[in-house]
Amino acid sequence: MVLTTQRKTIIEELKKLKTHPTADQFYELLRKKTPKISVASVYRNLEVLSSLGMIAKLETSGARNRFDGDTSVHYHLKCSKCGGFVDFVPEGSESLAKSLDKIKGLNMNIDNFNIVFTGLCGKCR
Amino acid sequence: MVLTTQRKTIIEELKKLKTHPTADQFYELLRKKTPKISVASVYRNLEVLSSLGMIAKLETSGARNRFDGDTSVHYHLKCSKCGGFVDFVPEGSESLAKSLDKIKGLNMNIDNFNIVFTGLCGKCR
DNA sequence: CTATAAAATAAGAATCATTCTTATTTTGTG
DNA sequence: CACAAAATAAGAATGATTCTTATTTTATAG
Repeated sequence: MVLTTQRKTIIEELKKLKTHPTADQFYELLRKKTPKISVASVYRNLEVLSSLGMIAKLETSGARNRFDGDTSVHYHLKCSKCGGFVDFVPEGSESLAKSLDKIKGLNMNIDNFNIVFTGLCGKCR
Repeated sequence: MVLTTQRKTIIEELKKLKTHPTADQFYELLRKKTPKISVASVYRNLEVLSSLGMIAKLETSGARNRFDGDTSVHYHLKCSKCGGFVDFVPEGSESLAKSLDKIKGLNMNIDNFNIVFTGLCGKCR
């Protein structure tokens, strides 16, 4: 994997965002800054970079993958009203984090986990 | 919502499965038994039935929704090798269940949660 | 600093899943 | 049975993602 200028840009721009864009949303954003970028490159590079753990892929949105520059463990809330997808730290999540650590410790074969809560986001509440 | 013969068949056939098919996989399976069924009806009815809680929709499975006749709370494992998607009870999950109950109790606005582990399934291990 | 091979990219065509449209059929109810 | 509402079949339309191919960029050896 070559860390090309384009790939650096992708990582950089994704890390600036607090949202979790789908590949095509991110493409629309990127092309404003680098108009020559092709949609295929965005899809390809988001896959490449996430498979190497350099960005996070959220396989949790129903129909479409979303990408996140924040690779630390955190949870997401999918709003049942507006469909938005936001970072989310639920009340009481300390024990959840512990449980997940424990499970990871006990199970040799678990690489990762993905949790999405569904409910009302701040705006819709 | 009218519980038509077709919808009864859909629920019945889905409950027979231990897999968690995507809508189109399930359509392929169904049409073997009821060849006249249309793909749009399968998509529509899986949505209708899951929105009423009669079947489960797994919105955590990667790019595509999967459907599950088992509506009880349980977790899933996505195999990082073969891509399979199976029911999964991780070691140490008692504390996870408690944490999730606690979070649900504390947070008025959470309707649901969806957890998918990634790792090796039994066959690939 | 070239030459070369490998990797990455742009452009847009192709594919594939999902949704939409419309005419027809089924269902529930008087 | 007659009617209205709901559901369905069929396939067209849409929209996201992947594929193909020619070109460009990158890394490396000489």
